[in-house]
Amino acid sequence: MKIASFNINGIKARAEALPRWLDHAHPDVVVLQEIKSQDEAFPREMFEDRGYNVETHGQKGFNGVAILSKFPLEDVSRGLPGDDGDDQARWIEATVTGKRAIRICGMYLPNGNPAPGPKYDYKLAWMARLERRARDLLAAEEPAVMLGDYNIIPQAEDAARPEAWREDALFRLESREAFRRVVNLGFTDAFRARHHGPGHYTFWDYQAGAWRRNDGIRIDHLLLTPQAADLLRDCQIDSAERAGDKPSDHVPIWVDLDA
DNA sequence: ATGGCCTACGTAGTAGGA
Repeated sequence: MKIASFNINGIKARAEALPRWLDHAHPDVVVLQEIKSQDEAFPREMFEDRGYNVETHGQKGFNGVAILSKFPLEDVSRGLPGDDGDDQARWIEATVTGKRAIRICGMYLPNGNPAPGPKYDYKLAWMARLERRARDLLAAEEPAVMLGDYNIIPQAEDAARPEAWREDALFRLESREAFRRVVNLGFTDAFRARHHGPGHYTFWDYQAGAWRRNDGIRIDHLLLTPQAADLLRDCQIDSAERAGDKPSDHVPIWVDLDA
């Protein structure tokens, strides 16, 4: 089962690039971030015509997440628990069943800039809620994948120019500590289980020729529970998508699970 | 050459992103 994450930076703007990638990569399950669309305006038919079931959690103008799946999407849940006053559309869950049932948790973690400040406080509070959800997923002792745009650069080797990000909300010590608190509960960073060393990125800024100069950062991640990690066969970043026509500033990242 | 973006909303110029 091929499970992917892709921050598309606007579903309307990606009406050509996203189907092109789907037809090339043939993922079974995709979590999308930054659909920047309300549920009613989401072009479901584009995906249903390709055999995907579609569940969205959108809002007007920005944010918004969705799940596409060739398997039925069961027990769908929208919103990260822990704050009923949070109306930002950043979290969606569902269960898909191939050979095994897999809980899919798709996220668009807050950016948090400028830091410090209220947006950074929101990011850290959101990550505290994420940790609580992560603990519950581990306690279930079932295969689960938390994947999406984490807006976290885990280590210096995950940025081409780490010194440029030192005080940024994506790389500040508190951000990395919060991410490691989640990972260290017992999750596997799927990409780092398969690849070592610097030079692996999932985001390149539109500005300043960042793609041409390979000035990237690795901020899209798939964290696996132990039961999911046991099924891991492969993990890859589809970086070639960044060179296509009208690309997102992020590229897809995926795992292949024996499920 | 030390360069300089993209999207939604809405129809001009902000807000937000990373």
